[in-house]
Amino acid sequence: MAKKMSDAGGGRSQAVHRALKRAIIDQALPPGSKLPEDSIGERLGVSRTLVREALVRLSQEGLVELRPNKGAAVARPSLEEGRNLFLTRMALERLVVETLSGNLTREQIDTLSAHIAGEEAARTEHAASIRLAGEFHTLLAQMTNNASLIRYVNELVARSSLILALYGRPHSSECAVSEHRELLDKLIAGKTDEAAALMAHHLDSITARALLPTENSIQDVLATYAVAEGLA
Amino acid sequence: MAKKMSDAGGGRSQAVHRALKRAIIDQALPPGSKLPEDSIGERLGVSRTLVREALVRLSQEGLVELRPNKGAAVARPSLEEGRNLFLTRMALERLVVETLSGNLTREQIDTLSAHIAGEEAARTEHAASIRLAGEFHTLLAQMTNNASLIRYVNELVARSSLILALYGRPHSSECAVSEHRELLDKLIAGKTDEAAALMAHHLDSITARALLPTENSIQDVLATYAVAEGLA
DNA sequence: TTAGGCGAAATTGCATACAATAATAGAATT
DNA sequence: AATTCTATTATTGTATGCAATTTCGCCTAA
Repeated sequence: MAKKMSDAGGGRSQAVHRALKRAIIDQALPPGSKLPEDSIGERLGVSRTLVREALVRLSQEGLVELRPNKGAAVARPSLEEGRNLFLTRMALERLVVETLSGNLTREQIDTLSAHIAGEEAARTEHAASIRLAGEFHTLLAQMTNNASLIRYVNELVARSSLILALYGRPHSSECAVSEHRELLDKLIAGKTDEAAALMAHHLDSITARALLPTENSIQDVLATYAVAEGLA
Repeated sequence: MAKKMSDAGGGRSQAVHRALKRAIIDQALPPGSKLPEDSIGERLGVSRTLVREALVRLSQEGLVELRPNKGAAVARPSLEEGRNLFLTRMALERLVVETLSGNLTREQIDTLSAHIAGEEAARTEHAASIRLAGEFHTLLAQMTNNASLIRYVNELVARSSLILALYGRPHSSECAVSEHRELLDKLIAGKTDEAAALMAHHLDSITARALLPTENSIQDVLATYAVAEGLA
């Protein structure tokens, strides 16, 4: 009766897609990494065809850039793309919060609560900590039962990890957990506006910590040294 | 000097993608249409490989469904998917409005105004009228210069045409044009809240006209005839 | 030493071939 | 006549092959 033990879920192309996506989100493949079709295929035991398909999907999700004739690479969103992304995220997650506020089932509350506990537990492990923080948001989205909303929030959360990788500070995820707990409380209590405000603040604080204080253009970097050397 | 006259923009796969997308949005390929790789490739003069790539992209955009081993078909969103889709659209287009309100340049105003004029002119032509109405929204999104926002609004607008095709009434797009003009006025005047409210009303009226009063289950259809025949 | 160019190797773009799965039609049985 | 079974055909899943393009190392020339 057992059909195919290997490759959980859909076709094998999807498996490749998931593998790459995971690797990117975990920052095992940092932004900018080249993604040659045949080495990936060789490593994963599939042909270039399937890798290609996965890369197309990933590019549609904004996780990889597909430069014609020059191969695929993990995307390197600009600072402004990052800011815009969080703006869009805000708009969508506000809808999530509004949809969920006061409508959480006992079961959903338990799931979320357990997840937050997991976040607290993993506070020290940097990689897992980031992934779990993102998963909290996708979990919330999932509970809206709104397919397009789910898809977009998932995409944006995934891409956020790219932004964080590029422009985030080393240890920027500490206070996030407590904010998640607070948010859950507001949602349970059905205090929609407060929940939305909290979510806004939450995302804002992430962007503020991550995006603003970064000096990453050559100009800015040089500026620092220029000042140090008294060069105007 | 001339490189390649044919296929405007990116690779040929993109061309296939655009062709199919256009055909779907114009309802030349109505929801549910089978999309065999061979025949499409033959018709467009490319191999299955490229068609496949385009179909993957389209499936990511929610315009086609990719049933494993059973081929691709133009998506047939359910009524509930439709409602959720418009909810999501609302959240994003509110962001569009908030971003644009009071910040339109003279040039942008002219572009939008001209577009609305075009909509008025094409009022009689059903197909063009629907497409133009959608393009107004994507035009607005475009002006935000927010890449993710643009991408998602484009996707949702495209999918909306599927919803309209499935559940819309024959002539449901009449009042839309005047609402577009009103919206533009509010945006110019910088009356953000009023503009947002107008956008909300605008999308609401579309969904209300399109989604709610549809009799599409066999039960409902039969109910009509039952009443006509005095069959309770 | 640096810049430029040339050729080999690597990599992508695309088509095609073959295997696997599903759809279909026709025959045989009831 | 209806139905199930089977053989045939159509279509998808995946790998591979070839041409085109890029990348890289190496060599030459200033």
